[in-house]
Amino acid sequence: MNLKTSRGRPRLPGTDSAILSAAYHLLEEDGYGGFSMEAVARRAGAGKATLYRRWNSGADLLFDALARQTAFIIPLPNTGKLELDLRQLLRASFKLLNTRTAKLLRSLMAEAQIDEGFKARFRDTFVFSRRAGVRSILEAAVNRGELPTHVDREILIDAIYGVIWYRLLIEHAPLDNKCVEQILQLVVNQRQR
Amino acid sequence: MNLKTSRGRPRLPGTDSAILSAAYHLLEEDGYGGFSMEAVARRAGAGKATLYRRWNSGADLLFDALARQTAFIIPLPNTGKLELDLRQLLRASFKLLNTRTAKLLRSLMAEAQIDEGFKARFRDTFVFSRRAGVRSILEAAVNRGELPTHVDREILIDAIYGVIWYRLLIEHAPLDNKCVEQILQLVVNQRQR
Amino acid sequence: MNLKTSRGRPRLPGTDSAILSAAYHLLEEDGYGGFSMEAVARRAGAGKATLYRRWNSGADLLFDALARQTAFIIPLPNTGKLELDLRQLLRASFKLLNTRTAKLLRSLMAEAQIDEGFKARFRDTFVFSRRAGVRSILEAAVNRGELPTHVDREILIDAIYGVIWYRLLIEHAPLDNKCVEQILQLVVNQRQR
Amino acid sequence: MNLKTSRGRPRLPGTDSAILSAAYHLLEEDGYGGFSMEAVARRAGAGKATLYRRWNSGADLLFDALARQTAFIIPLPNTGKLELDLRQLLRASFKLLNTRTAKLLRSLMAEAQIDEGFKARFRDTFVFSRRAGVRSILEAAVNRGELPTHVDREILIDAIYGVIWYRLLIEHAPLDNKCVEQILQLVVNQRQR
DNA sequence: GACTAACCGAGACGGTACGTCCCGTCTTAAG
DNA sequence: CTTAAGACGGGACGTACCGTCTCGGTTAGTC
Repeated sequence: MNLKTSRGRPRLPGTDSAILSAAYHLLEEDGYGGFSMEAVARRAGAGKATLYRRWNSGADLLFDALARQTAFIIPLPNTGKLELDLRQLLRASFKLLNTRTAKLLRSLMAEAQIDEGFKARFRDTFVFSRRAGVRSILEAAVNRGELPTHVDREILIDAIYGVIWYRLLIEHAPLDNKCVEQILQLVVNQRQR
Repeated sequence: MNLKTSRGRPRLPGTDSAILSAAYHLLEEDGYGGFSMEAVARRAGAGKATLYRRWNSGADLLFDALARQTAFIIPLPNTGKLELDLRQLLRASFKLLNTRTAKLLRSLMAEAQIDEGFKARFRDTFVFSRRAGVRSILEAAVNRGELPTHVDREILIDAIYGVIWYRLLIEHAPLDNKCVEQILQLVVNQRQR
Repeated sequence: MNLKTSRGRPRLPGTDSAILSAAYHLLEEDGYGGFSMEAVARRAGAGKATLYRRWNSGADLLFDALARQTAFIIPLPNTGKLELDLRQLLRASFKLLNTRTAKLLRSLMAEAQIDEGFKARFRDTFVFSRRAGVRSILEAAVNRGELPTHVDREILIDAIYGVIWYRLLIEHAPLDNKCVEQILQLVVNQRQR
Repeated sequence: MNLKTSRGRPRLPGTDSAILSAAYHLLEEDGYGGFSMEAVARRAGAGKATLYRRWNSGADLLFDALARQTAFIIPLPNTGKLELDLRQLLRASFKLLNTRTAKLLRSLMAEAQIDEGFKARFRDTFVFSRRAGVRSILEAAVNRGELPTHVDREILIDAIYGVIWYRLLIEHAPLDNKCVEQILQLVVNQRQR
């Protein structure tokens, strides 16, 4: 019952990969400034038109180049204990953010400030999926009675990711294990009413 | 005894102002994308060389264009009560961040991700001075016994500005009075050990 | 006994026509600049490969698009009088050259200057067949004693078509009835030796 | 009394020359197909913007590249005898048209068919100045009684340049001394009324 | 009063990237 | 074996900025 018949020559399957890889390595090497459609096409050995055929904008390509990094998907822990879940998630996240991936994320955030459409996409997919992960951990904790019901979960999520992005973007302090514990204290230390 | 006398024609005093104003209004109107040295010079009726003579880079000009906005200096409250001080500061800050200034700040953060040197300047002047303000409020609260000594002040500062920047950059939630109270709860609600 | 049976799908008979028609109308509308293999294929609803399968080059297609315009075949007059024959031929020719066909011919001449192979084809078929027509009129006139034997017929043909192409390409003067009479004068007015 | 003050940095004087030379040699080597703004800029070691700053279009550059070839200016003979004047002019012209310049002229004519604005410029400067030269020779001959008054000079000019362009563009016959004499016969052989 | 250093606006300069168009070739599923 | 569709690498289009430079001209302080 395959209604959608593919017409015309199908896109070469390896090309996406080659382009994304070229984009990724350019970012890795020179940061946001090293990224340009021209440079990516040149490096991937592809025509510029091929890039624009497959992505609406450079920002979209940038986004996919990052999203494809499989290491990026962090499994959601479920130990049955708020503190343990959060510690595990944060440690895994920070591990990733101390690699070259940090440069990519900063580039994405910069691009999001320049291109409104891209910001929407970035927010709706990347940001929201990560917020949802933390939210489910917090909700489970509330259900188990570990977290007072009256505590606003959304502001906690904002605080957690706020600290992370703030440190990632400003680079005034590291995202290390000490930081994990500080964030945990912030969350877990919420006084009963 | 000032031996070094300035030789040659002095810089026209009004030119700085005209250029900064042009830069400011371009950012205000079109955001980061509307800003370019060409456009600023054109609008200010100045030569490009004049811009490069007075600022090392576009990023530096961008920074000054913002810093000059006098409204940007928020007076540090000192009511003798943590909650009141923080509420007052946050409300004043959010008021500013709900004007066209928000666009400027996003542009600065984007530029900081592109230009390393600019990030350092942005952090050392803009970011750190604001952190210092909040830090003094928190320290005073600790001295008055309002805040437990064991609570890490730095992570609280990170949380406060983290939430603000995160909401400013992602635009998933507003910076309103409700947000002020949520942040206050986060800070004030720290459980005694 | 036709042993060689054609294998595979036969070419759709209407496709040639649709493509040539598309090419013709594109030239008619936008001149040489509007003509491209992409545009013709798009307009004809045909694949580009079909165009390249049926014509070796865009120039060849261009040529056929014009050649097919049946109105283009001008019947050779034979009144038994040089002046009448030539007048009739020129008037018929000019009538055609004052329609949108003029744009086509200019395009062909432009293409001939860009593509050597096409120039050869254009010359051997289009140009030479028209020269042959005028030559037969002149030869008949010589045989009837209307034109001195010593007059070089080839240079007369060059002069006739030279004037026409020159006016067609430069557009400094019209191809009208006055021009017909001027050319006639040039040819008929050849002094006896 | 120099009212026109030049503002801004003056154009480098040698650049025009370098660009025109690059354009000329590209045409000489590969014909019209070898000419492109990119290629000219690359070869001249100039930025594309410089080309567009100095010429409105590629066609204009093309035109200047040719016009600058000083060999292109053929001195107008004045022997006091129509036949001698015309023979001298045609021989000089044909000498030029049997060099690589022929390729350039074909390119210009092709470009004129593609770009209407360029055709106007080409006609108004190049074509008309050459027509004026021949016209003055013919008028002088009329004044001396060498050419009947009733003979239309304009159609003679059309015939002369018509034959030349026709042979240049179609390449069915050479522009040699025999051709010179044939054209002379055509013009001089005009029967008295 | 002449000199000179630094300023000023304008704008040329080589360069890089933009996003679009077309080239001629190729590869698919369908007929 | 043809068809329409359309992907593909390549390359040119004309525009916008980059940061540097070079003009004619101005405005001060120094000699």
